[in-house]
Amino acid sequence: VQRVTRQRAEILELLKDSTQFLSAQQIHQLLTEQDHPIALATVYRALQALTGTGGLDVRLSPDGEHLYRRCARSDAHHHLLCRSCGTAVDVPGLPLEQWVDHLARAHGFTQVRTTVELDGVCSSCSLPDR
Amino acid sequence: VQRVTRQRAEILELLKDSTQFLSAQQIHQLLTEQDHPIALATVYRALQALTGTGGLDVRLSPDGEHLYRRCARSDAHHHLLCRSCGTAVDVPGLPLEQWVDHLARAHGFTQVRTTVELDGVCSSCSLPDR
DNA sequence: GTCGATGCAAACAGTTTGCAACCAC
DNA sequence: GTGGTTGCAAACTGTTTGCATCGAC
Repeated sequence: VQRVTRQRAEILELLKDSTQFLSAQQIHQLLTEQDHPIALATVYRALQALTGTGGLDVRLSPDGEHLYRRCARSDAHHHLLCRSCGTAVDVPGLPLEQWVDHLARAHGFTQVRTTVELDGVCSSCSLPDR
Repeated sequence: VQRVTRQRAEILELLKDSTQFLSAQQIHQLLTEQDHPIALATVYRALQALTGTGGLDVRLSPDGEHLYRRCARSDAHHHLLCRSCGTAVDVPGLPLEQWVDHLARAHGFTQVRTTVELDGVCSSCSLPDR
């Protein structure tokens, strides 16, 4: 039975307002700066707990850091994210699934899971900056 | 100008014979066991250098470890790998690319890169073991 | 009051780096 | 001989854990 503590509420609150994926360390730093003191270990433990039960998505940064984002959607979907500003857009993965099914069958694989990482430059970031 | 040293040759040799992705630490351990002494730091440095220039693929394990595999193919393709034995199968990604293009355009993204992770259970691993 | 959650510090795992010795070209 | 490469040890980063204290229910 999980408890709702000040710290967990603040983590969720912070993640709710973000379109980006954040690392445990970033979350810790942001909360601390906003006068919401929390121990780094608590952030790690909370993220772990919340990833299991409640709507948190995890992904890995290119150098192996775990990044978290609030994402309640439970159906198959993926993210398209901007290399420049980090904004993440949810995209449905339907045609993808057909392709995966086909592949899996062709190679005799079962219980196939799909993880797609799409990153590019979003329209606002690709504008000439002035 | 990169040099061909005993250590680098042995790393490539080891990777050539593997269908699986291996971590730096695994490579170090395997080489050491086979009486091919090498420093762990050298493995890391070599993998970094070889990923840049020559045919090495990198991917991240679920807990953020870097895994390497020899993979000369330079055209767009992805891997379908077995959760049980770790065997990786190369698969072409053509229909995928169309879907990605479509998405990118719809959301105003440019220069989109695609990373797909497909994992399941391969036919030999899904047989009842006896 | 109970049991999960927190804080702190110490411990870990994976990876990187400074530097002198080394060796491929 | 020159400059990239190695080995070793020390440093770093991200993450986990033990334990006493705290607080949500």
